[in-house]
Amino acid sequence: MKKLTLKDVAKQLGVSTATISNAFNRPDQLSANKRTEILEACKEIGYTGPNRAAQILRKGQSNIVALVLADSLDYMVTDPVANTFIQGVSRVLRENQKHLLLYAGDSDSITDVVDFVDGFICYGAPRNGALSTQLNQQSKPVVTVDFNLEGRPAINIDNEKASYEIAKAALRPGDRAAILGLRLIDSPSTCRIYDSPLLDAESSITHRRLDGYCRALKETGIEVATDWIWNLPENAGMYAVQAAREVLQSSPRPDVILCMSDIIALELLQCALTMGIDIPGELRITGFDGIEEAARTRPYMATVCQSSVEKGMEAAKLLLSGDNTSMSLPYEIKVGETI
Amino acid sequence: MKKLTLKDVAKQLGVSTATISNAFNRPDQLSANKRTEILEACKEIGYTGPNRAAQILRKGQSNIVALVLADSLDYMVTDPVANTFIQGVSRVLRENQKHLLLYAGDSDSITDVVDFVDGFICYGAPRNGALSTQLNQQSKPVVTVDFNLEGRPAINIDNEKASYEIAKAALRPGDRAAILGLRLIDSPSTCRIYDSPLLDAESSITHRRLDGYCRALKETGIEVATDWIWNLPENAGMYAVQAAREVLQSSPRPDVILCMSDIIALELLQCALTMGIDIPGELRITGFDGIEEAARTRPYMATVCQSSVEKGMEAAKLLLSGDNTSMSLPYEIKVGETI
DNA sequence: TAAGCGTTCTAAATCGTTTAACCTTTCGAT
DNA sequence: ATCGAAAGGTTAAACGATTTAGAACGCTTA
Repeated sequence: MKKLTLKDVAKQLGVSTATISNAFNRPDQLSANKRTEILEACKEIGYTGPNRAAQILRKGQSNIVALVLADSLDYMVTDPVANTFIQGVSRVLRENQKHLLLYAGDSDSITDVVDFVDGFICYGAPRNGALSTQLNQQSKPVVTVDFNLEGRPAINIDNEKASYEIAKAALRPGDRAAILGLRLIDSPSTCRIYDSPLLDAESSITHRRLDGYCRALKETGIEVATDWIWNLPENAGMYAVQAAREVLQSSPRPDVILCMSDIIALELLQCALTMGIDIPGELRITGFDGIEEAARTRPYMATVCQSSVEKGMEAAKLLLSGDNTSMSLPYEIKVGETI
Repeated sequence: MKKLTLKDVAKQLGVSTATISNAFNRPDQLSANKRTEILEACKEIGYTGPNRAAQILRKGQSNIVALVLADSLDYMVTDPVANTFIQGVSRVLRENQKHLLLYAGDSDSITDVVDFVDGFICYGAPRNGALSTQLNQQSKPVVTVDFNLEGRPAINIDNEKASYEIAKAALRPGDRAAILGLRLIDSPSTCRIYDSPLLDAESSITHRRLDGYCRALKETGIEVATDWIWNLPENAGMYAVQAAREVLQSSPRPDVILCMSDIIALELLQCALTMGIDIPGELRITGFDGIEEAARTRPYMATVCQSSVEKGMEAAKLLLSGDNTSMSLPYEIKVGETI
């Protein structure tokens, strides 16, 4: 009992295959009568419509959009920021009858999907840098988010400005300051950056955040040596714990710690509170992102709020529109109680 | 500048298309020499391998697996249980070079993907019940998780037994008991179930949990009227809040409240604590799932721990193996401090 | 010498559509 | 009476591969 094909149906109904195809795809190519007649006959005999696999080949369009996440899905799916982003993307895709294929940014190559997907949304710099090149060399549309790809439209907030502003709000002249950063250098575990070469410095948003911090520090007359900058390989609690301990146990302890994500900042806050450090009396902390948890702590986190859902929605809309213009989204500085 | 096709390559190298195809797909069909020779020539001229869209049509295989989530992705991606499940699935798929397509369980139908995906993993009963029927009528492999589909392999824990055990641990003779349930009846918002007809009673795991609770209640000599059973349409905090308020404000207040998920139980705990109710002195609470947050509260939650990652991994393995045998996973009763 | 056999490669059918190009018929306008 | 355009179809060539059946070749064996 094989599945019905368009050809079978055409034979049964005594019309050409083109007519059946048109009935499903191009209503203007045949009379309304004929069309409903055909559609009903199809329902009758159990033909649910053209085979999608064949459509993909023939049309060169699959309605599948690949969401390339920075890292392995293992990790990315759990991160609340990535998570809400996915939510936003999926909502818009859904509305447009598109499908969502999750793709890991540490994959070997995109050759196994590039032939059939309709486009890529690239969230964060892929861990495997070669993917960026591949993405840029192929001809399907690409929208980047939280990182940049030469010539492709990007969705971003102004990370440099936001970082500058939150840092400015936290810093006082004469402070000792430390930075807990993210993906600044290539390293498998948490460590200070010292003189390691910076990673991807032009396209990465965390380098923009670093730029913003540095501008604020300079303006306030504060020097930060690279051994006061920590680097986390991923935005996850386990990496943050180690950095938090190290920075809090160093002496003299900093007066301000600028964190490049709320996940990091929250872990640091937790750690500081258990050590009995008074926040913000003895230590000020800033985060980044504005995840829900950051608003629920006592004292609640000073951070930069950006809407991940919106980012996701805009990214998907941009991809589907075929437009090629980048977009800068708004953000909000939330002063909170930690500075 | 069109993309190279296998035919172009064959012409250029002066061999047949079959040989090129074999070089990529069936090494045993040609000599090793010829093969490496061809592969290198391909690399040289920039042919990266057979077009995937064409392969999908011809082979009837795409390496894409659809993960059908119970609800809209919007919500499912955020739920920590679903989340870690996805993680497990993606890990195994990745290892096997398969791709993950996220599919919403409240979609109209699966006809738009069934032609090209290799199989389905179905996580929880799809909100649109018609999907279950469609999934079962088509011929691609299906693995179900946390619900059952006649004749298809399922991955589950013994929900009835686990619920019985956690309830048994919480209940004392003479207790007044309430239940905060999930998807027991068809209702768009939180409400008591009264005499509403049960939904999907045979295939749903929450009904198994209800069975377990009821057995424990009966054994302990406790009666529970249906107006002491709340139903939440989805496992989300916002629905739980309302149920929590209602049940805590009812008088006389129950001595024990059995919750069908940790999300619900945590919201209830939060609510009870703000009302100044002593846990477990004045009120005992049980959860279900064993999410991380449930271990971090004071007092920490009595619950049934199951590994969602493992569930995901097993589901994916089962699907890929083509095996047809269901599987019962282990769980653990964690007594915690709330009973 | 002819048959047998393993190896390597080729030709052609197939997968299930879409769509540009073409063919009739009808009908009002010239 | 003739033309042109519109309406409503049909034909057949793609789309880019996979795969079966069999041809050609070189070699052994009876």
